[in-house]
Amino acid sequence: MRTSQYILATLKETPSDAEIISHQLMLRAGMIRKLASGLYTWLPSGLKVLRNVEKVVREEMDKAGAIEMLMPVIQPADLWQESGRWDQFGPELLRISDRNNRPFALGPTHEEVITDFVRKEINSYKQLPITLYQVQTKVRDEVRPRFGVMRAREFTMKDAYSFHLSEDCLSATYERMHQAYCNIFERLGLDYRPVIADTGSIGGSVSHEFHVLAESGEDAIAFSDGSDYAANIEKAEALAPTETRAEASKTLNTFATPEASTIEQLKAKHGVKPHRGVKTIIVYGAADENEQRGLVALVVRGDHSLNELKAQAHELVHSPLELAKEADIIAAIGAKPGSLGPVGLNIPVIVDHSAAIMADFVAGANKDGEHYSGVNWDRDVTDFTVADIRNVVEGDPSPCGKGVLQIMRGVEVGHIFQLGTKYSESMNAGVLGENGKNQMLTMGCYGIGVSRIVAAAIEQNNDDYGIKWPTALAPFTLAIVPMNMHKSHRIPDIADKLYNEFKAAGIDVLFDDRKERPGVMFNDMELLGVPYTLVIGERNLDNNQVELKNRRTGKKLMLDIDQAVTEICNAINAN
RNA sequence: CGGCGAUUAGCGCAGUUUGGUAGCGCACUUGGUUUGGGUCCAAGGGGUCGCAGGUUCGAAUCCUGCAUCGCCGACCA
Repeated sequence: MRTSQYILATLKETPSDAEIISHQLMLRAGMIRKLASGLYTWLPSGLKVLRNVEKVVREEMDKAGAIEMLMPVIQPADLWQESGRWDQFGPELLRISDRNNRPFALGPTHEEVITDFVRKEINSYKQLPITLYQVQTKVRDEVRPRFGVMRAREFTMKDAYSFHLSEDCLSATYERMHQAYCNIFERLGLDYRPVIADTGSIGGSVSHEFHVLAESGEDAIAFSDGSDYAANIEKAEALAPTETRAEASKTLNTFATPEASTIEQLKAKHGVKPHRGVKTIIVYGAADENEQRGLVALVVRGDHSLNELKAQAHELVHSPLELAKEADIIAAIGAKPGSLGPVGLNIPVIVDHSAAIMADFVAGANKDGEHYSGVNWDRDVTDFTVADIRNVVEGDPSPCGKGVLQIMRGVEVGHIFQLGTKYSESMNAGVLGENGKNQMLTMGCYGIGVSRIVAAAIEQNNDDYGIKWPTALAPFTLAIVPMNMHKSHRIPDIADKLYNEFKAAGIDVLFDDRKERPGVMFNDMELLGVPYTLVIGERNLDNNQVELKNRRTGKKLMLDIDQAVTEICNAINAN
């Protein structure tokens, strides 16, 4: 490609609404432009990167035995009603009507459509197992789109679905897909981790997420420094402490805390160390037989944080977790949030393991502007249950028994699930088994955020000059940058000749034939992240040489013109 | 959904306090100049100042409403 016949669209200045580095660089490098919040146009070089991701994904999916197909974005509402998700999914499901006022959804995922397809087309156990996939546009009306294509309302996803007659068969395919995902992220040159994950709204039992490690990641992941254990923090178990509770040595006393309603303020104004106090969070309890929801108190150590998933999994707690409204708290307890504690409550109290071994601690007195010191379990609070309801913190022992936990941030780029029969049962998808009887299908599903990978890769590969693409992702492999070509008679011929030879050799080459000064061209090629740049200038031409620059290493190499194409092709293919 | 902020040329911004015919830099066009890391000079093109209403002789500027975009929060009491 010649830049004079291309849309490079690079920007010197960073558009003001781009917050994270990948978003800024994608705009500056001319990869994307925003159409509206969460909606992006992919420019030619952005699209090339997107296609590179798709190519690797397709190759590994095919290798894993999956078969590609394509389903519609627009999906009839009745399928979603059948699975129950028309009501469950909430406003993230973008709903539309056709001219006859029939309701449709713009697909955020395709479990319903694929299950409907399979129940119609797959009739016999002899056709199983089968794994089908597509690379397709998904629509999710995100509450808050942000970070460019990282969390967009319309995005490209690879989604695969597998169908089986047994859990064992599903597990085998699940493992195969797990391996295929590792291959994909490996080939894309990303620093990633598979982690144990929650199944969320998709449903099912076993699940793993694949995270690209990056500071800007929206998820926290915990992993052991002594084993392979890794989990999304929302799923990481906090082991019950081995130490026992100390004896009570202080009496229960109140002290005035008019200006302190948070752990931080207690520390700043009263010198209470966070790990010597507890925080008490009031949520709604599970509904009783009359659909009435009472209140439940959750107690964690002051320096710990509540884990929503763990809390709502508790039988006494309403799921999904919902904080009690202030008015309800005042009505039941007589104090506002900020002065709450477990002493003397007439609602169920669930205490985290770590809080349950504390002695002589500080807690709210359930009276505005007052706290207790010297609180002790059993003596001051008699009725409570103990459970794991907190998020793990760095240094906690790993649940696997080996090593301690480290915590890092990650961008979720893949998620695989063992769904079981959730969709096949609600949508009645079965096949005729060996025994001649109908048998329910067991399902797995496997997603990769294709467009998100592009942004995640930039988060991991950039410097002050711009993007440093891993070879598999680069929009062009090689840039030809001639020095002052328009003033020379030798350079145009040589540049042209090399350009054609690289093209013939199958190298994706970008020939910068603009009438620009060298600095402009260097800057653009570096911003765009082209892995190799071939510099052709009068200076080296006198020695019959050209210069090759490596974007990632910064190294420069002088090559004889006659051998340049061969040597560069070798270098590129060796990578 | 709550709080905060923004909206002026393709991009980045000033002008709004104190109302008086709309500016700067980059980009773009033309000519010249320069040429191995975002040259310099000159001349140009491009804006219903987010939208609607109001106040006023006169509104980018003041008032009201709306829209869009962004940030923070929406569990840590």
